Amino acid sequence: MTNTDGFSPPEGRVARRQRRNREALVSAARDVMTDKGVEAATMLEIAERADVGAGTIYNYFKSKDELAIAVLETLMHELGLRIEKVTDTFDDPAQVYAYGIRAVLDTAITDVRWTQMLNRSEVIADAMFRVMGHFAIRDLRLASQAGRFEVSNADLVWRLTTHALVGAGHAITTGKLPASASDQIIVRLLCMTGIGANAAVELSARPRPAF
Amino acid sequence: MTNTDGFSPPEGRVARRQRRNREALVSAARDVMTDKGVEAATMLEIAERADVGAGTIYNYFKSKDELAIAVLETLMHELGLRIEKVTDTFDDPAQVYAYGIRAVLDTAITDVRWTQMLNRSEVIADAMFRVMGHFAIRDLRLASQAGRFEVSNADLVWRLTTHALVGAGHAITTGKLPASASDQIIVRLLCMTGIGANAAVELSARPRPAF
DNA sequence: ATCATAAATGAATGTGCGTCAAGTTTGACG
DNA sequence: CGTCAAACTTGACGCACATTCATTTATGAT
Repeated sequence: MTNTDGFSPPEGRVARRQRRNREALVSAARDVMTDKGVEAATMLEIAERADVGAGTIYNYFKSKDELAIAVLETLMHELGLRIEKVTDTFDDPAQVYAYGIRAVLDTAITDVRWTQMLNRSEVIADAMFRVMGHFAIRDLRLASQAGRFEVSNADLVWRLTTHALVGAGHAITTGKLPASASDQIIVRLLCMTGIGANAAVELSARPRPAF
Repeated sequence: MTNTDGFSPPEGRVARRQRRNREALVSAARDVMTDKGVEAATMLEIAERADVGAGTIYNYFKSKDELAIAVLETLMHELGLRIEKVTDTFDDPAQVYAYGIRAVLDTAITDVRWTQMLNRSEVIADAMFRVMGHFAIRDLRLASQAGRFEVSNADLVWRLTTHALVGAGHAITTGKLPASASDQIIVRLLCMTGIGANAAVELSARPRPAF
């Protein structure tokens, strides 16, 4: 990709700088936002950390909100990839899904980079729906085809699950739910797949590799 | 409650004016917020409509957020009472719960007073948890005791349900889900009670009195 | 070297929440 | 009644911050 000859560059300096700037901005925004929360992060501080002028951000993102969404998407994407790597070898597709939502919940309440972002639930849930849905909806479908789940509308189930998941994460980090409720939360979210309470308990209780 | 004799008032004028002010403020805030949304409602406009000075609001509410929560609580409370009135005569406690969550979803996507408030999901879900939980958690327990649901931790199930419900309402009003998904949403939320997909479908499909 | 265009800049703008010093009302007590 | 302290009200003001925009700078085709 790099282009060091000074000749007829197929990717010009503008494009290169633009990519650098966009990435630097998302990275800087992630640092500041995960550190102090989305609200408390100011555009000026983000700009300074990315080493650009305050106005430059608006060449890349229409608003602070849009920048925050870009940050969320990187977090989601990374988490999705990590989960996929671990669940790659699982045999039971239902277990893949179960492992996934547990990993999301655990990360949301444990990882410093997530806990600060849990306000503005609807935005986060939407990012989670889009980015991690790539994996989750596929898993829901596979498990249904295998007769493990009873899901006719995987989109819908995943949509509801993201909202409940983000809400639960927020409730735990704000002390409205004890962290020890995680197990039961996973069970109830699995219930949304239509497998009934007993099967959900069994599924969530299976031993699982470390994350 | 009124006290027209000039004698030893057990509720002095201060208390009376204070109550009037608090109520007028919540009422004014509800008007403005349901009209333009929480964000777009300014404290100044609310103060003007309530016929008090701008600073007076802060004698009654620590912040705009706290005022918005008070507004939400009145909406929730009213809806809870309306639902209870309709479901009073139902025999099956599971049906009471099913009717309730359906009424909430319908109201959230239909009633002008609600649609504007659906941002800030975590705040709304929390208000719903507290205010309407009074009814919902009781119904979940009753239905479980009657062997209709399999819920050991009614608080938790209701907490998850509020988040999913608010998220679903928001998704519908923003066009991310079609309004026709309501039926399936209710089915999946009922699944969280552990009754399995088939029973949930049956429960949600029962004929129900108008709301 | 020249020029048109795209991008970067950061000072200035607007907005609106929350504060506060000054003024007003209340009701207990002489 | 008159006095007074406490409680309440008020609205102009401070301030923080997202966003804008006139100006400057970088780019690359000619």
